[in-house]
Amino acid sequence: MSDLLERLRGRGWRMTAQRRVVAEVLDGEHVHLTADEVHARAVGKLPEISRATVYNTLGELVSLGEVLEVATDKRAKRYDPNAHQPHHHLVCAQCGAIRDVHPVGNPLADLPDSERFGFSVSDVEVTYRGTCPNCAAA
Amino acid sequence: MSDLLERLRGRGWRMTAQRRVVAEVLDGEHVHLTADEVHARAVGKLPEISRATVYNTLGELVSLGEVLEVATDKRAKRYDPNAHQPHHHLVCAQCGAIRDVHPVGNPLADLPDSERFGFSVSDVEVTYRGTCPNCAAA
DNA sequence: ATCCTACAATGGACAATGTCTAAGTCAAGC
DNA sequence: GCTTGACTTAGACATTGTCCATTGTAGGAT
Repeated sequence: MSDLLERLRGRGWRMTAQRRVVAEVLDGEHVHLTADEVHARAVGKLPEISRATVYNTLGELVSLGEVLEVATDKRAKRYDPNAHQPHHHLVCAQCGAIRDVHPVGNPLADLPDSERFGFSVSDVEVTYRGTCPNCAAA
Repeated sequence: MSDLLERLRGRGWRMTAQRRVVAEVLDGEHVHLTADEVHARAVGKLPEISRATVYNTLGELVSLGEVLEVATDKRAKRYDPNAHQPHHHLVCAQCGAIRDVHPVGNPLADLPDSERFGFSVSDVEVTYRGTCPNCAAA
């Protein structure tokens, strides 16, 4: 995590309390938070931090490739701090819980040229959906 | 089209002008429209249709499995009328254009039991990202 | 053909999420 | 310790989606 702060400083980031707090929140829990959840936790550490700043900072982290945006199906985007190890997601259709998963094989290779329509394909995101043990029990 | 309307009637749907219009809009263009885009086109055919009705109808079509919700990464969900042939999506990161694609292989089989965490996995959605020919040219 | 009634549509308020701006603040280099 | 431009703030605004009370109507019953 100081890793993260180091990398950011190296990229010319001005280090402010707000940015540090956002980075800490993301790094602290390896869950997938929405922007407003990040904001709520950030307020816990730095009460006067504003929502706009959290949104801005998250956007910057995403452009820098330090954090991934995940669009599962909920309304809000979620932010995934685990950006440096490729992985995919398993989502509970009922409660929305998200787990990181690592399927075997390379889905990118499964898309033949004839199905690429002239796109240069750079990335693939796989979302498995199902029911988690908790919801299945209920 | 009439296929769709037939199926819906068979399922006990009450056939109203509004529902017919929404079905027509979805069936008419095999693109992936947002709810508000569907509404806009529906208004063209039936000016007094309300936004709530379009949202309701889309929700019903989704529960019936006639239409798929697609969460690519834009803010709004998109609706995919091509629900009866399994397929995935190729999205242009710049302009947001979406194409249906058919990768080879079965990604569901690529998720080993050890990576399922007790979930019963029922579905998988694959989103390829890249740059479309138009945006690459620009 | 007309009536009934449950189901559907309406519109407008509300909620959730995200974006923008103008003005104030501060980190970091000098 | 200054200065400066990047950063933050608060809140207005925009977009997307949901809810509810009221009104309308499709389709079966008569």
